[in-house]
Amino acid sequence: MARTPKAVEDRREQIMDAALRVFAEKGFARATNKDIADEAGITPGLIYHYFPSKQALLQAIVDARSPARLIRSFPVEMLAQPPETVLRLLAQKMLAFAEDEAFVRVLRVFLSESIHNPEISALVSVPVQAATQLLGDYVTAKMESGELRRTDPALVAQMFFGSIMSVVLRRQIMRDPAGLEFTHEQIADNIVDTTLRGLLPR
Amino acid sequence: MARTPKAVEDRREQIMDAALRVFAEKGFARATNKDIADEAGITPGLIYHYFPSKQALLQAIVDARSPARLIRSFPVEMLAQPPETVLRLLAQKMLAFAEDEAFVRVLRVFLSESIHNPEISALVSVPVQAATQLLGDYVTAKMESGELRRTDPALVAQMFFGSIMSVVLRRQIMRDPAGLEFTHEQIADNIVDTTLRGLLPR
Amino acid sequence: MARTPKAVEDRREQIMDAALRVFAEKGFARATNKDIADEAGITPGLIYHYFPSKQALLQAIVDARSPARLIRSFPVEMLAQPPETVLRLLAQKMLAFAEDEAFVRVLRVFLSESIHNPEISALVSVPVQAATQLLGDYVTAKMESGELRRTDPALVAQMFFGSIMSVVLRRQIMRDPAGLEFTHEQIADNIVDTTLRGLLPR
Amino acid sequence: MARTPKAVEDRREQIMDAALRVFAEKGFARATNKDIADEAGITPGLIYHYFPSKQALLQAIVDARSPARLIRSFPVEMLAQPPETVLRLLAQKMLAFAEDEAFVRVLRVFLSESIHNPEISALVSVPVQAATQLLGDYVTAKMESGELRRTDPALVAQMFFGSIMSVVLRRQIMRDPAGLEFTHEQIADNIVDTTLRGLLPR
DNA sequence: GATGAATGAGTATTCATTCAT
DNA sequence: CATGAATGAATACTCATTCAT
Repeated sequence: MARTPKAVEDRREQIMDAALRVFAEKGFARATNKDIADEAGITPGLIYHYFPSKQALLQAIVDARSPARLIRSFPVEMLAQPPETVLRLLAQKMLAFAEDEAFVRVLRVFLSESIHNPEISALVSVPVQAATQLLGDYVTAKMESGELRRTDPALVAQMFFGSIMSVVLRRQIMRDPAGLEFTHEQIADNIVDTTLRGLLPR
Repeated sequence: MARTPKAVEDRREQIMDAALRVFAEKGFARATNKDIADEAGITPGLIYHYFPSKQALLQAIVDARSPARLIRSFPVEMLAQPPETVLRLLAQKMLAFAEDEAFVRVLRVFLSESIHNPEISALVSVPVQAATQLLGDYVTAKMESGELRRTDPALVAQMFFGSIMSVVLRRQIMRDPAGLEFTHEQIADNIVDTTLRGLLPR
Repeated sequence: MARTPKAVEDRREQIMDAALRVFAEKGFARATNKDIADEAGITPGLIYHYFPSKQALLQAIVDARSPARLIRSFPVEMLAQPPETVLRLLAQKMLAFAEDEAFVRVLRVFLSESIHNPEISALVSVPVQAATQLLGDYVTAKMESGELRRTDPALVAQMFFGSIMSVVLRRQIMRDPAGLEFTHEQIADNIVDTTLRGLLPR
Repeated sequence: MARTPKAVEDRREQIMDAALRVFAEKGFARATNKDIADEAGITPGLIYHYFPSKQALLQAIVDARSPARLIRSFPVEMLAQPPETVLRLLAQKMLAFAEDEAFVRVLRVFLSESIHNPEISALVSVPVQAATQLLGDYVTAKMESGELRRTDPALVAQMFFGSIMSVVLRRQIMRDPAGLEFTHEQIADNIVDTTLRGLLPR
């Protein structure tokens, strides 16, 4: 009865992957089940063996591909390092992630659907808030130890992540050629540099 | 809302306004001509007296409501002022604009459609690039006069605008409650403060 | 805005008539919207201008063609007549109605859908109960005046109508050829005769 | 319910039983093979090892569960008894049968499908005609012996069975609560009583 | 025998677009 | 100008049936 759960899971993944690609390219509403089936190399009817509806397929993708994994993969032990190290690593990691095609697809679908679906935007908020909280806590600790000057840590964290995300947005979503002039290195350097100058005492 | 208009241009505007509202709420693909007609207080058939197709209606909105006007409305004479004044004014103006419902609607439609339509994303890029260019030039001038330390002015401008736009995105598009904790004043202060510390010599 | 409510009503009626014919022939579940549209001489899409769904179309038919009208058309003043006159008239009226194609169609749809849809069977019960009640009251009055012997009037009424309905069922629904041997006259005579012998004193 | 059957015949019966239950509840067209398989505790594919199609499964049920058995089970020797005994026994046997859930299921499927399928209605006619014939012959004999007055025996038989069937219909198919007020005893008494008064001389 | 994944032929429903009025 | 009935081309979804395992 549960003889090949592996195969079933594979097929589910295959459909979700195909759907994610199609959704990212055409948008959820414009993507037809035929598009998805073609992309997955199956027939449209089969989608309904694995998902009760097109909407449920989107939801499954959203749940499975939630950026929540991103924050979970963050090495907490790194927080023992000095600000410069932490910020530079964060900036580089995030930018590297943004260059990953798979992530860009997820971002496009999430962003596009978030605009018209609060349920999905709520799902995105969670990891964003978690990341902001984490950096905010780190900054607070460093302020208390005197390594950084006192300002609002939440605002600092929001600006730091916002700067990075705006770069990703401009490059990957808006496809703004002007945003592509610089390397990850240069961008990370500038963001970290500016943030640090804003935070270091004196 | 359904007052009898006096001129053709009025009726066109009325339809575009209604369509913008509907597109912002439901997305272009999900919005039906009936939705638009209801919102405009007319019947679906009438849309076709003013626009050849639904797609053309979107295009007309995109052309007419392009944020390009934004940058044109910028008071160039202000560039004679010192960096602190210029940056603070820019930050406050932009944030104020972002809080405007009308702008948020335009942003939603542009962002949502940009993701799947390069033509539209290209249209957004123009004012973004112009703004970045303008600020970049200003910063360059101030670097040459020695008022600001030498770094890459384009990166500085991108980070400055990116920080502001990421706030708008988080508050108005993602509806992240954590993004709403702060006032425009506080946010502008933080962004300007950090940017200036990153730019001022010593 | 309400310029041609007559035309709209006509088209609605036309669709309901066509649907009733198709439902009676193939059954609701087996009838396709294309069948209905073809029968009505329109395209399937147009059905949805007048009814929100196929189910709603059935409901509209059921509501509009409810046999409730039958009982309402009963001439109450007739109840002043003696039992023989009343029963014979009732039997003949009902049998005549049953021979009407339009009624048979309604009966088929109601019966067929009643089996699997309590909402519809409830709708049928109302006029059946009303008719039974009416005849029961009449019989009760006659029993009290001594014209008829005392028995349970409700049972008598149920048996009288049941006899008639079973004939209709056998002839029109089950298409039993043996049921067609007799004329309405003969059937009515037999039912009235038997009922009266069961009711008259001595 | 899903015990491992010992023989092919058992499995066939099991599927037919399950299908009958599902057909009676949802109707043939609305019932899916999955519904039937679930009810039978098997998988949809297995149905096709025992029946070539869904339609054939219905046909098999109709053939196997035909009410023809009913009339065959009638004790012919009973016809030696006087009219009152015979009619009362017939009425009580039939009403008892009608109260049986299994029979109601068969009735629902037959009735529902008869409406749109002459083949099935023909199958129902056979036992109905046989029963009518049997009773008609009995009444004829009694008329000739002078125990009953002369009328049309076929009409009498039809009315007698029709009265009983209309009760079953009202109670079990139309679910009319007003039909449930009386006991089998009362109903049988009334039908037999009225029929006898219609038949006895004087 | 038995499973259930897979197919393909529908079928209800939606909706941009047209056009007679 | 304005209406809204009407069309037709999609499109999501269903389900009887098949078949490799």
